[in-house]
Formats: sequence, structure tokens, C-alpha cells
Amino acid sequence: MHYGKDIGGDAMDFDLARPIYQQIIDEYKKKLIRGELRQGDKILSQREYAEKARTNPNTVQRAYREMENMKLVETVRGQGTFVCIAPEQLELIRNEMAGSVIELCVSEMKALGFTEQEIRVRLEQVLVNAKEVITDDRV
Amino acid sequence: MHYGKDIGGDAMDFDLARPIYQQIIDEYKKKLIRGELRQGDKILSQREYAEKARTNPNTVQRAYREMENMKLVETVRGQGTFVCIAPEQLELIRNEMAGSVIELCVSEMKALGFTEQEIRVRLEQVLVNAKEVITDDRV
Amino acid sequence: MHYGKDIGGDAMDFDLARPIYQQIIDEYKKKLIRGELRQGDKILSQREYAEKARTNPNTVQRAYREMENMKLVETVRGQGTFVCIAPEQLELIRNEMAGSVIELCVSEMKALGFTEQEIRVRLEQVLVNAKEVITDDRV
Amino acid sequence: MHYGKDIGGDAMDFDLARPIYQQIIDEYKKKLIRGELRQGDKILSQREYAEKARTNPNTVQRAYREMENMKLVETVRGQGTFVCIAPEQLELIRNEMAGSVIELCVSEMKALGFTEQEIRVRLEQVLVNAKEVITDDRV
DNA sequence: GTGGTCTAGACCACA
DNA sequence: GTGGTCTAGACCACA
Repeated sequence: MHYGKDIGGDAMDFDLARPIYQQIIDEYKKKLIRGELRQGDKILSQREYAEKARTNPNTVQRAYREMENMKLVETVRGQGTFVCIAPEQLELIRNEMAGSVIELCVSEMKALGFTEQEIRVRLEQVLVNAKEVITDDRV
Repeated sequence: MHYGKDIGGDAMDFDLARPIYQQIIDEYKKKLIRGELRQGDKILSQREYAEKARTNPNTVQRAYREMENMKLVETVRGQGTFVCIAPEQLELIRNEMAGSVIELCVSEMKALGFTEQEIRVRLEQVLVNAKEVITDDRV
Repeated sequence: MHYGKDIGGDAMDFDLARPIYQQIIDEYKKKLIRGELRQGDKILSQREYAEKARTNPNTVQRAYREMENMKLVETVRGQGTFVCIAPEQLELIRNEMAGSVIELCVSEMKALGFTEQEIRVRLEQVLVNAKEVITDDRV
Repeated sequence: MHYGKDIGGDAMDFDLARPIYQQIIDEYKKKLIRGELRQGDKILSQREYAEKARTNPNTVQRAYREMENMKLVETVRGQGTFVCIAPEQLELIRNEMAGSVIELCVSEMKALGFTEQEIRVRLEQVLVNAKEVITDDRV
């Protein structure tokens, strides 16, 4: 018996993990958006990153190369990789990421049969709950 | 090749794929919530599911067994597996799944530096956009 | 060789061996009830148990996982499995196990045609005999 | 890796199923004790029994042979196997079986840490419960 | 055909 | 070292 992917036909597909190089890019995008990394900052060398993350240097290289294509960073040979992003570009990415987060949320909620109004209500509940937790901690 | 899994230290962690057996459970939960499966319905046999999804029957069995522990289904040896869930239990799962979807959304938005008010605004934008798309289609 | 498993009809059934994973669970339940294992104790790792019992680690894992579902133990990845049971839960299991032992006894005695009064008498005989054996040993 | 029984040492042993030929003997003993089979009755031929129980004829033969050794039955070549047991012998078996049932029960209860008095009390509970169930059914 | 148990073993994350 | 997931496949009872 085998359950090979090669037969073709109407197989169901399981969600795979997001590729590591994309996870690396996402991580940097978040740092940029949160201001933890700013224009001109030097980021980890590919080798350093690969060691810290215990991942394949080639994977890191792919991530860095794509970030360069996206105009997020610039690599100077012999010196390293530096943040290099225009403020408007940053704002664009911020909007893009927020958009995909919320769109995913809405589409999943609708797939569960929730109406728009229910989604609003549930969002409020979560926001209020989060506040109460903080308040509790303060007390 | 390995990249120092044995060195110890503060490695970064990447998101892994959700285990297949849990993806199977999630899929059934969604079908239950959306009413595509109802009390008494026979679900795919373990072998059928394994063939369709091209996965190992043992993996499917684990999913089905856990669904039985969760009181979602009942299994009759030699006959198959049947939906068996109390309406209140169903409502509970619906709330649970909705909660985790929205909580994930909120925590990611906050990690991107969005305030609660901004989250509300962006949600509205997405909801309105969705409607416009529908309207556009109609026209 | 086969003896007509495919003919259908009213075959007699023989008792099968209790599944190994259930025997493992029973063993642990007994140790908990007798106080040989207490709250917080680390139990054998899955591999250790499998080696000692010369069984497959997967079988042990199934037993441990079900014990976790029953809230008898808690598992910490990379560390091991630990007893974690509330006293009331322990008392429940004690009652449950005692109940099934005595119910089995009573049903078998009745199947042999013994009346309730005869069962009581025979129980007394066995209890008294047991005591005499002890007394004999002392002498 | 293998988990072979051939290494020797302090392996735990799991309970195996009671051998089928003994289960066959037990079944006949019970029928004799309950009076469902009496002196002179013809029992199933070995071939018939093997078919009904879907078991190996050799297994049935072993059971019948041992029953003959125990003086429970007699086989007449060309005619079949017949119950052939003295009333005192029957009474002996009855006592023997009852004894082993109750001894097993007592030893298991003591292994669970129950005192003799507790065993008596629990027996009463089960006997009383059984009666109530019957009463409920009548109503 | 259905589900249930078990073995054997690969590969992984976590510590 | 720990547990977690998954595959592959044998063999079984039940219908």
C-alpha cells in the first residue's frame, strides 16, 4: 500500500507550514513596522542569522534577497545588510499586512457561518476582555 | 547536514505545520458548525478518508478517535463512524473556534502596532469592501 | 488455514486478551490507588517503559496519551510524564475499579447458579480462609 | 530496533487471553452446573463445535479430551460424546469454580487496598443495586 | 466492507 | 535524553 501524491485526482490537501524564508521576511517586516528596526540599521549577517535560527544559510539568503527585491534592505558587499526603506513604502507594507490579517479573520469567520454583525460583536468582546485582563494585572 | 541543533541556546522558532490529524478534526468541526454534517450522519470511513486525503489510515484513525473523545462522533465497529453531538456542545465549539480566530487576529494586529480603534476601523473597511465586491459582481 | 470466518451466522465468541495499552493504564491506575505513585511523581519515560515491557513505544504512547485524557498524568515535552490527579478523581477511579471487580464476580457467580445468600457465604469462607493462612504462617 | 522476548531479564508480562480450549471447557462446566446439560446428554460433535465456534478442530479435540480425563464426558466411537458425571463430582466442580471466582475477586480487591470489611460492604451494594434494577424493570 | 490493535521505524521539536 | 507525528503494513473482530 502507498498513499502517494502522484496518482492525481481529487485529493484533499493539508495546510503546509509557511515556508521558512517567508517567515523570516515576515519577522523583519514586523520589526520594521513596530520601529524596532529603522532606516540605516544593520541587520544580522546571513551567517549570524542562520546560526541563531539554526536554519540553512541558503534559506536565509533567499529571504534577504527577496527583501532586497522588495526594497526593504540593501546589501553592501563586505559590510553587511542595512535597512533601506522609504516611509511611504513602510506604510504600504503596514497596510498590506494588516489587510491580510483581517481578511483572513473575516473569511474564516464567514466560513464558520458568522454574520458581519456577529463578527463585530465578537471583536468587541475580545477587545474588552483583553482590557480586563490588563486591568486585573494592574490590581 | 545539520545546523547545530545540539549547541543549545536561544534559537528562534519557526511555525510548523498544524498536525494532519488536527487539521482533519478542524475540518469536521467546521462542517458541523456550518451544518453540512448533522446528528446521525455517517462520515467517511477511515479508509475512504485516508484514500481521498492520501494520508495514512492510522492518522485518520487518530483524528476520529480524538473526535470520539470530544463527543463529536460515535463509532460502531463494523459499521462506521456517525455524527453524535449535542446542540449545546456544538454551540460551545462554535464559540471556541470563533474566539481563537478573532484572538489570533487581534494579537497579530497589536503586534503590528495597531490600536484597538484602528483594528475596528480596518475591520469595517474589510467588511464594506466585501460588500462592494458582491455589488460589483451583480452589476 | 481458516475456519469459515466468511460464512456468517451465530458464531460463539471467545474472550480476547485485554489490549496491551489498556493493561498499561490499569497497571498505573492500581499503582495510583495503592499510593505507590503520588502527585508529581515522574513515571517511566515512554521509551523506558517500552523497553522494560518489551513492547512497542507507540503502544506505550497510546496508553500515556489516554491517561492524559483521563487527567491522570501530565506530559511535558522534553521532560517526561508526571502524575497529576486530584484526590476526588482518584477516589472515583478507586470506586470504579472496585465496582467492576465485584460486579464481574457477582455476575459470574449468578451465571453459575448461586443465590445472593450463597455468594455472601462463600465470600465469608474465602475471607476467613485467608486469615487462617496468615495465622498458620505465623505459627 | 526490536522488542524481542528473547533478551531475557526482568520484563513485565502482559496478561494473555485464556487459551481457547480452556474457554471451551469452562463453557461446558457452566452448562453442567446450571443444569443445561445433564447425565447422558449428547454434546456437539467436535466437528460441529469447531464450525459453530469457527475454531480449529484440534483445539476442540484438546478440550474434549481433557473433559474426558476430568470424567465429565465420555466419547463413544462412532456415536459421539456424552455427558457422564457423578453428582458429587459435579458438586466438586461447582465449588471449585465458585472458589476461584471469589478468590480472584478478593485478591484483586486487596491489591487495590480494600479491607475485608470494605469488600463486604461493596458486595452488598452491588447485590442491592442488582435488585433495584430488576425492580425498576418490573415497574 | 467496517473499525481496533500492534509493530517497526523514520524524523521531528524540545531541553 | 524527553515526547510528538507520521508512514507502512500485519492481523484481528465484527457485519
